[in-house]
Amino acid sequence: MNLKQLSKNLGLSQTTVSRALNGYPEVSEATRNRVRLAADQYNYSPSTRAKGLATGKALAIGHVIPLSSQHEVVNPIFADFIAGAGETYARNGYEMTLTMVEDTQEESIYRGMHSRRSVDGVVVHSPRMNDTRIPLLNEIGLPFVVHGRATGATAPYSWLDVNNKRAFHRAAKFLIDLGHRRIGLINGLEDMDFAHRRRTGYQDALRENGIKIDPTLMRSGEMTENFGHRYTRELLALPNPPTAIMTSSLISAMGARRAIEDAGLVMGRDVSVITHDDVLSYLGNGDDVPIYTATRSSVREAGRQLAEMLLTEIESPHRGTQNVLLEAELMVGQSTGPAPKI
Amino acid sequence: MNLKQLSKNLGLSQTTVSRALNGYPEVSEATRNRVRLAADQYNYSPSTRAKGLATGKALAIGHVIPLSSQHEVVNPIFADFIAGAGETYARNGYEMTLTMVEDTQEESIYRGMHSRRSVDGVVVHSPRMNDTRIPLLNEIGLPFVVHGRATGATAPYSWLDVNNKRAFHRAAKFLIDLGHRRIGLINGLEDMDFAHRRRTGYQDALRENGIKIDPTLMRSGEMTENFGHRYTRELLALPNPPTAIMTSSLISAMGARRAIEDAGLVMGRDVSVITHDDVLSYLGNGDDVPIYTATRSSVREAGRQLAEMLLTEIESPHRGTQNVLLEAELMVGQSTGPAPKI
DNA sequence: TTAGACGTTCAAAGCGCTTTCAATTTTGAC
DNA sequence: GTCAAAATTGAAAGCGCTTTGAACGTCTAA
Repeated sequence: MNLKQLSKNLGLSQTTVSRALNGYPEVSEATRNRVRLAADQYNYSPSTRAKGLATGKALAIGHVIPLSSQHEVVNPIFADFIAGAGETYARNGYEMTLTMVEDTQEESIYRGMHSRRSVDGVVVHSPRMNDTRIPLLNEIGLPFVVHGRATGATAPYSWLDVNNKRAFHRAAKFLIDLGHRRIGLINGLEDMDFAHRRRTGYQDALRENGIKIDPTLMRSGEMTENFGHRYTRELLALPNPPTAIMTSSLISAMGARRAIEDAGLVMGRDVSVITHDDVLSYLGNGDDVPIYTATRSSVREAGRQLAEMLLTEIESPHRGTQNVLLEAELMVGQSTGPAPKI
Repeated sequence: MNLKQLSKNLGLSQTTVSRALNGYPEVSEATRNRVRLAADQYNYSPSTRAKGLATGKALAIGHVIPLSSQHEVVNPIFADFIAGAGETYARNGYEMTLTMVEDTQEESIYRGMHSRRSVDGVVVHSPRMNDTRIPLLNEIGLPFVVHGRATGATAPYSWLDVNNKRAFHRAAKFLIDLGHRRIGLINGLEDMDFAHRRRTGYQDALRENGIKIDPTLMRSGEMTENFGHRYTRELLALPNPPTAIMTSSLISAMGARRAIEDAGLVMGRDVSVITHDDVLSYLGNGDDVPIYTATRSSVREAGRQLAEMLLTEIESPHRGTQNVLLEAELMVGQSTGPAPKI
């Protein structure tokens, strides 16, 4: 069923039917109802493609997910983020198109999206330090919002980020207050912007408390269980091992815990652990009392909000950039305790 | 830049330019090269919408991800599956559109996709017992393939599945051979088809070996860490607790391990664990020696293959249905050992 | 020389919608 | 009952592409 047939069935012009369905005021309520009824009955809904052609909008948002070419790891937070964003799109009649792409060829993907006008805007995931995508998108004039920030970007742009620096500052301070002096950091990849900020927060807290920063206690890699395990094992094998470890995700924290137990130690007693918790739906941090002490911020909620920001960006382009900085909660769980006496 | 402008610049008709770019034979090589060069230079690529309108194809595949309305859990395997499928689509010039939807309103989503012709086909995720989506899609004539199978479906349809029944049969047999007699099962939700098949495999193995099936040893729920933990704790608290536990995902297995250790027991010595491992990129099962003994099958590879099946389905609709049954490997890790003597 | 064949190009219609501008009907004030 | 204004409807153009059917040269064979 298409507009033409529907309007013929109703004995109306395509114009009127189109207007009736799109809520234009110059249609009498009587005919509007008649049209709506018929549309329902014949299960008519307009072709997105034709509508897009006619209006010049795609009614679609692009998400380009970078697959780090070396590791082929899909960022585990992405599913929940997308779920959040998807809710917003559904509510507003937008579709979401997803592209998984090796980080080496992102540029051509964005250019393509723009020149074939297949999306009205994009969400930039996993921004890196001095991310090239931001100037690129500004240049080609494709509306975008960034999940995170990119240190080094000069022009203004819209972003939503967690206050990673403060979160890790607070977490480190929390450990220091418990008497810990040797604190390890198992971070995301160093060129990721969030990892940089977290490290800064961590280092600031140490410095402010007169603790010398020891590069041997810092590791960075993909946020997988295996990396968490491997790095923790390495840290615990040091001549002067840390009494506490901070990790960048619940998943690597699980790896850390495994390594701690492999070493015959007890998490929360011998080695404290604080992690960042993205509140992934399939990876709760304990039922009642949190297992891990964690800096906590829902990535799903971030998805919802960021999608909303993008839609307003698209619908009123001259509003200027929007910036949202979410504060992470610091939830105390069972993985932290006072530094063991020597 | 659009076709009209490009062809004007070249002093050619839209027809010729279109044909040149789409590889039609009736264009001389000289002009084809000239056109290609210009298209490159002006960074021209055709509007998907217009192309879709003109050809009647959407060049897009829909993935509808059900969010169980009770739990709001995003299936953790979905990110890796999508990554696999995405590779196939990218290679073939298709886009992927994603819809997250409460499982109660899936039907209207599929109908909508079809009537507005926004996709050429869909992938059905997480099929349930007697899944209603299969007859629905057959009825409306939207090409589809299923990731998994749906017991109870009468008409033929294309699917790709892991041999869940045999995998769990083998795993259970493996435990029985190690002397285990009380084996717990922590399964996915019971109305999921894969969970049903796994339970059947498990029960068959027990029965064939003269072990009575004990419903108190069987649990099912979302495949989260918390459920794995809770159910394992319940099982271990039974008057006559199991000496081995089978779980449906690495994530719930991690929960199981936590519960085992909370109880002061050692996994692999006091309680054996076998899990299914979907080979998620962010959740490796150990580096060298697997942590968990596991039935193993890459969901990313499944995504790649299933997408390919769908594309052939779309491009040659009258080929009949395709069915692929993948066998899971049984990888022996450190989480299993002989049943403890009483 | 001419007709047919071939290789190459083009004009125009059409895909399903929106939207401008014009036409028609209804309403309300006189 | 009349007429302008308001309300309602419609014809047609246009969005950017593909594709049909026709046209134009150029060759080849008779």
